[in-house]
Amino acid sequence: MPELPEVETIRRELAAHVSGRTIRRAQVLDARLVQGRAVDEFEQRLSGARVQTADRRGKYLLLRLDACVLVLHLMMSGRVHLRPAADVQPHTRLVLTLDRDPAVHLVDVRRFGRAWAADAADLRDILGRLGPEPLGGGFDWRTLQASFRNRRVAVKSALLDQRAVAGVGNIYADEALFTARIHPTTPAGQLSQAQLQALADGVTAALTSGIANFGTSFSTFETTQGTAGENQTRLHVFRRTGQPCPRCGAPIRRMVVGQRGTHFCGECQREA
DNA sequence: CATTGGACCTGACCGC
DNA sequence: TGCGGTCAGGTCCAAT
Repeated sequence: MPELPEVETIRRELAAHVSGRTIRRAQVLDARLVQGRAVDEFEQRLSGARVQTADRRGKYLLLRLDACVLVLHLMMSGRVHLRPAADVQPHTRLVLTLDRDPAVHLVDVRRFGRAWAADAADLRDILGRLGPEPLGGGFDWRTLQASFRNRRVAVKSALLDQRAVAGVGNIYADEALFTARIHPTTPAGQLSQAQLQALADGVTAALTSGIANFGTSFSTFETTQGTAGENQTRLHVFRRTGQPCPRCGAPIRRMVVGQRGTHFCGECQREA
């Protein structure tokens, strides 16, 4: 599920509901979730801590506590739910019981999600290699140019590299390339300045739309309230194989790039 | 260094 | 109904 717009949607809901609350108890229900320290130490670090704010860096969710930062990465299937502490549903991996309901539940079917109770040094290790925040002002065609220089990989793969720009995943990479009219397998280092500018704009536009529509959900809910996002109705190409391109009407095609399903318009996005 | 392929997990869905 | 294969919004690591 979660790329930058989905994580940002969750962050906003968490900020509204848990800022200023105290974590009475942290229960890890799947030891594989916890990174960097023992499970009991992780739980102890969180228990009793007050939540200051909810932040985000790329696809990482950051709950800033008094003495450390709870870092969550939801990977493919992780979700954050706000519901009563006693209402623990299947596949729940972490429950943060606060000083009043609702509690924070991390639910993750595939168990790829990760969590850290991070100090400042841990935070540098975890976040240190991320590229610029795409909506944070430090991102433009020049940062893409610097990252893509001399790279022969498909631009789709280069966009998914979090060192280039933080937070873009499979949905928004396809959408950004469509908006920029760039074929997904174009070697990253071969893009013209005009193409890099269009791509930077496409990334920004796709992510901004995703946030405005509360994220993209397929078949299953993802906001903390259990409601679906709305962005899936606004997508131009992603998972629209065979349906008409909104720009020219040609059928959207699907191919595999870097082992990821990739959707594009063969007419609007010509091979170089 | 850059790039590729596999691994990590579970569940849904499709065709036979 | 059961079985096998494919697919899924991400990242890391080993091999080349």
